[in-house]
Amino acid sequence: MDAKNTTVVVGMSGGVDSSVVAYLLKKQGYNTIGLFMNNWEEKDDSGCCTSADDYADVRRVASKIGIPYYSINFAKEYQDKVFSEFLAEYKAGRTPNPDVLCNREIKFGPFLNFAKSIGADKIATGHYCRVEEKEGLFYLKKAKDQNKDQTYFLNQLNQSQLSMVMFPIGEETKPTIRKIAIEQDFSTATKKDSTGICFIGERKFKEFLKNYIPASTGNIVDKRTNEILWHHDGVMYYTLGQRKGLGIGGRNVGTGESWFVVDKDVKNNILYVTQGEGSELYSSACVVNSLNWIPRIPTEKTFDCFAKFRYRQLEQAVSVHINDDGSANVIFKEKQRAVTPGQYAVFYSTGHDDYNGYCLGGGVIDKVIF
RNA sequence: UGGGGUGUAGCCAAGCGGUAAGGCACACGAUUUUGAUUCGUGCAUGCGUUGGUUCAAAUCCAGCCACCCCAG
Repeated sequence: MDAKNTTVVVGMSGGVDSSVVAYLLKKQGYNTIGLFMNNWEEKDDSGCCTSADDYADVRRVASKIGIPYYSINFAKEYQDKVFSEFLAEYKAGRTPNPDVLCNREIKFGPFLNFAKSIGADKIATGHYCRVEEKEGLFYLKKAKDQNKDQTYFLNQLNQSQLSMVMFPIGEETKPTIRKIAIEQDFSTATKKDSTGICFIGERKFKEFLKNYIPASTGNIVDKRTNEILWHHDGVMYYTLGQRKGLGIGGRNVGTGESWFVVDKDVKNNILYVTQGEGSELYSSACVVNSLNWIPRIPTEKTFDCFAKFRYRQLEQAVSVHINDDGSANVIFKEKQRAVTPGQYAVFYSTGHDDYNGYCLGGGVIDKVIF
């Protein structure tokens, strides 16, 4: 690819990673354009509009590098394609992952289209992962920095989306990126990594959800004894495996260990818990739908691979069977803790000890089998 | 009313004369582009209350209060 004749639009968030991406591309000679997105127009918990600060950082960094930059607003698309689904899932008692959708529906949707419309040959983002082209197919490869690997969030990307993207920092490690940013004296160099839902940011989660999903008091019940232990303010505010926020204190029976959410009965508004790391927390298989396969549907209906059931979990050995309806049964070699409907099961060709593996795609966990 | 028992942080709970363990909950922080998990730190100048004994009392003694159980 001839860098000089290639226009790359970089999604700049105002963080270190995308700052360095823009810098590296420019340095390599690409015709580089920075594009900032503002997809959430509400103020944060402390009443600050963080996106304004982020855009200020984008301006500073882009100016320093010497590239043009723009800002665009996809708040409506975010609302329609990501946030509404997010709420619908929570209302159904599941635990969605909005950031996976955000990638598929926004960054690799309207953002990509807009980039094309202003002449982009490629887009680039600050994700820690790699894309590899072999025989006309695009593979999503794990990041070299295993600790930061973000392929989990990109499991829903299709071939046409992957064909358009560059991940310039996938071959680097986070410390290296920080070092480059410091050397270049970017205002983002020592900025804390952003967390929380992409574009929405860190929130007191339950309070945030309460703005959209009304509270509904119900009982917290011991799954083993059926005893009512305490009360909750809405089953949808809790997720499986959760410990914090239950408010169940000491009791004169039991082991004195913490209590964890193990089941939710949305219809009857009951939150089931057990004390300690009990077997109720560990499942042996799950059914996954909304599957996307990278680079294409596996030729074998049944195969062994590795999987993560949530971000930052180490890859686990599993056996996958693709059903005729397109869903898949995933059988765990070892029991897994708190596998939760609504989250994504993401497949990998290698375990956690080999970062030269590929993300094979993934789908939404629909049912969990104990 | 008589007899017995118990009163230690929001909840459990050690301590049994020597200057308040621990767990759960909670708060904050670290980690984290979901939600969680995990990790770290904090959390009773005071042990129902009032007196007494003692160099020293949550611990011993007495009165009072509250709650529980058994009798009536």
